[in-house]
Amino acid sequence: MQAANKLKKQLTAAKFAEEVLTWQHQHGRHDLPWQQPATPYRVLVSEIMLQQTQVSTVIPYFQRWMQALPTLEALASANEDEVMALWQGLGYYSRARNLQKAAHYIVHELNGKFPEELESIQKIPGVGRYTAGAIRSFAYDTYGPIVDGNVRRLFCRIFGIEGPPTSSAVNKELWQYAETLTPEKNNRRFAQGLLDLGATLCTKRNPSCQDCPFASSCVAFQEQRITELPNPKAKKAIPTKIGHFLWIENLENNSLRLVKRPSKGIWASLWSLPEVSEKPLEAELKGSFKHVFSHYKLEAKVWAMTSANVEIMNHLEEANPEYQLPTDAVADLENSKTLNSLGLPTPIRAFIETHWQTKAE
DNA sequence: AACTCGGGGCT
DNA sequence: AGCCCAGAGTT
Repeated sequence: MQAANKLKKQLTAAKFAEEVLTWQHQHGRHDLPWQQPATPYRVLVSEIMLQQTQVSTVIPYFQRWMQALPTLEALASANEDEVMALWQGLGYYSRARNLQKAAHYIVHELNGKFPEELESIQKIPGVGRYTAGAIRSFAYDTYGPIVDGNVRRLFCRIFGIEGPPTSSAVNKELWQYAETLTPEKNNRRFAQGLLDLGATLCTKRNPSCQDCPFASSCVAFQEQRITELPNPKAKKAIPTKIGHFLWIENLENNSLRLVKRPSKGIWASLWSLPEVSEKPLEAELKGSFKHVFSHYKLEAKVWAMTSANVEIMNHLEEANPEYQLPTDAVADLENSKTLNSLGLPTPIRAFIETHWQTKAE
């Protein structure tokens, strides 16, 4: 293939793997929490958490998760609110829901037997091509090609791959390189080496090319095009949306109304202040906040509802029938334990904590 | 191929 | 303020 031909001019696949393995042994990361022990469950949880999330952010979440849900069976039988609470603050909450789906799938449909083949691993909910390869490599130490942001940057520079870095053409070429270069042995260390090279040496800015084992053959380094490879992404403007949330206090028992959001869409399956499509008629502004998502900015207004709560909630249910409004959808904020047992979006939680403190004084 | 999913860290 | 991060699922 094209990848193999380009490769031959520079270095063979065997030589490439040998360099990665040697470098990883001497300079790679060996103390990440999910490396010891690298069981399939621990690798699965860590890889899902690490999707689009930095290592330093994941570590405390991973530790807390393993403390609470140490096995696949524990996750499968856990309460969804507990799962979402453990995930709260990590973002991309469908990952948490998929992770529990994955546990259900393996425990109940695969008889608790974690799959071992690349194709069967990729059938796990939330597991794509990258994560399947990572599980093969890290959990079983078997052949499992990986292409993530680190590998993309590393390969685009070493082999001088041009084009939009996430386009299908570049993506296809990157996976061809990965399949060609991945060895049949020492896959755990090889995969870790690729990630470590990208994360600690071949960084986005100011890469340490003087310490790189591939400096002599790296297209980007030899041609001094480090800042041009991979090609920068085309940036797109993101829209701003207005959101309306309700602040409904029950003064009799000092509680605040929360609702569980739908299982699809933004903040799926998390608890939140009730959201409505338009500003309520009789309400005064309790406060506002802004929040930035990947694909839009949210300008949120929180409206205080002071009376006729029953009517308001009936109206809310009619307007948003997809919202669950069970009788337990009330958090008594005199007891912060109740709040901490539920998963709430970060800005919603921050707003509640701020305004509840103010009131208590 | 484009869009939808968060939130934090870093410059 | 902008960009990136051990991506996957949906349309």
